[in-house]
Amino acid sequence: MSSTHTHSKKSQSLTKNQRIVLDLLQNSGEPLKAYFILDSLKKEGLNSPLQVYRALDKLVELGKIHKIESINSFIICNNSNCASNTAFTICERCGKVKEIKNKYLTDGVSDLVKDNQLEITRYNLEFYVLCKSCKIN
Amino acid sequence: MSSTHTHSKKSQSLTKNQRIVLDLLQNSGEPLKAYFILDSLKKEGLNSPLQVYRALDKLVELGKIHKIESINSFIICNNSNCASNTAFTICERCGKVKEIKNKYLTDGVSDLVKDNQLEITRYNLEFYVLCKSCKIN
DNA sequence: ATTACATATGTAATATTATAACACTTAGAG
DNA sequence: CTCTAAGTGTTATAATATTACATATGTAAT
Ligand SMILES: [Zn+2]
Ligand SMILES: [Zn+2]
Ligand SMILES: [Zn+2]
Ligand SMILES: [Zn+2]
Repeated sequence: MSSTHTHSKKSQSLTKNQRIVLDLLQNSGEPLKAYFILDSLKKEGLNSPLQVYRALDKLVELGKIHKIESINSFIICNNSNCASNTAFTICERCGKVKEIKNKYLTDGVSDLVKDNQLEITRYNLEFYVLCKSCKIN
Repeated sequence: MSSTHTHSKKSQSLTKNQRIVLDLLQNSGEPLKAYFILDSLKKEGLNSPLQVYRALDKLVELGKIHKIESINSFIICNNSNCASNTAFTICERCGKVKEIKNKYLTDGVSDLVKDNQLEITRYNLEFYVLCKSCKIN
């Protein structure tokens, strides 16, 4: 090994708390609430709400997760790069959330914004739907 | 006057609590928080959070006001009929909120939704901007 | 290695936002 | 009038989020 430890990639420089919160959201795939995260990670050493909220804030800032405001929950980012523009479907019946990947839709919205000269820095789109399993029942 | 008292128009059938909450939001024009509304209407006889939340819930249901989830606030509906589809700009610096009236934008989004066969029941669009006064300073 | 700085941590206390439970009242339909 | 749905008033409590402050850690320059 050379003397320069080049493996300290910036993208991997999450702290312990940030890492365990991110891992939980990653493994879950669903939106999780802050206090649920806290309960789930008690055994990993998280003791207070603030530890969770600080990790969540940072991860949102880094674009690795998103907050879904209408349900006070956080979800892993499903796209490679949202540039802090987000779009979700939310089932009105069961609350299930999915990040929208449809590039045509998001590009279309971006175009509309440009056409209207709205000087928007970012957007959050929440589409309410009836999900497949709720439609059946 | 005929014996049928037809002046009990459904659209005016708000209860006292619903009416005073709606009036406050109407007069303000800004997004207000539930507990601010409570404080403001103490003198009108509102004593508990529930009285406010119940009135707000009903007014949202009637489409007369909207909730802006990301700031836990409520604002009077600025349009004649949103059909529960909403779109707002939110200033990232000062938090100022405006309901978007731009029909081209909202219709455009509706078209995108149709084109993508997304079967959406309603949507909420939050566009983050830098408002005029914040841009100057 | 020492310093300086920015960032993160741990902890307790507290603030803010929202709902549950229950007894009672009112308005409108038939 | 009687019945019912909706609304009210009140107390207590749950759920979500932040303030404050002392301590620790990572990074880079000296
Ligand atoms: Zn994303
Ligand atoms: Zn569903
Ligand atoms: Zn509206
Ligand atoms: Zn502003």
